[in-house]
Amino acid sequence: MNSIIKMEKQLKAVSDINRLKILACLKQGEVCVCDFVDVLQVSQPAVSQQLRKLKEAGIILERKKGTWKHYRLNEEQTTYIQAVLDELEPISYQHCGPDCSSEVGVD
Amino acid sequence: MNSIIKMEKQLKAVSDINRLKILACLKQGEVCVCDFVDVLQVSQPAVSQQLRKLKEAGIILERKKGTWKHYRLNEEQTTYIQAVLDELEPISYQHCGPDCSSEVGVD
DNA sequence: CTTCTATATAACTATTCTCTTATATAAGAA
DNA sequence: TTCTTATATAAGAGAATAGTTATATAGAAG
Repeated sequence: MNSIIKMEKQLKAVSDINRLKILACLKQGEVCVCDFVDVLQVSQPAVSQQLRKLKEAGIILERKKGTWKHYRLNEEQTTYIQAVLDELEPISYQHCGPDCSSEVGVD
Repeated sequence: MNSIIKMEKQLKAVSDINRLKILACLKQGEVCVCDFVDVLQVSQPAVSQQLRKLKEAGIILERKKGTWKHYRLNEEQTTYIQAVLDELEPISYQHCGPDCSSEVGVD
């Protein structure tokens, strides 16, 4: 009943090529906003808006670190979103800078 | 590479409440177009257009039977679309008429 | 043939989406 | 404080979406 509404929201969240790429990056671990700008080749506000959609759908989580914000995959996913994540090929990326880097990325 | 494009297309196809309801109906078996009009409470052309999207994404198949057209789930699904189907609660519906009924539906 | 009936397509409209640029916010550095 | 940096929000433009009504197509029936 309500769950079909939630499904629609979550599926909408992952039915965009740029958001799929964001998720593909996040398979490697935490990523900060600035890194996505390079990967997606869109403006920083565009990235922020995409991240918000994924966050509101409960698919990703954020962590503040000074001025930076790091995003990561939610460990708890619905089975169908997890299936999408499993299907995605990870995307490697360059860190925007040494200050930004926290955990993982391209070595 | 190309597969992320296919993912986007398939996910877009299932990220609409009415198309999710169509799939929920199809879990019971073949359904003809006229039945969906009742279930979804939209016009017949609207149903046709939704069905076309699902068909073009390879999620459903059609079978002609006289003037009627019966739609059913494709037996071969990508894992993530199958996960969506598994999560959907089946929706029961009334047959539009005796001529239309072929296999299943509400008894 | 003509006339129904089931479905598809065309054309149009309103809404939603996703980008852009400009601006706001928040935190660190000088 | 002021300046810079990273991110978020606001506002607007253009494209895509999903509905509508009108019309076309195709098969069944008379």
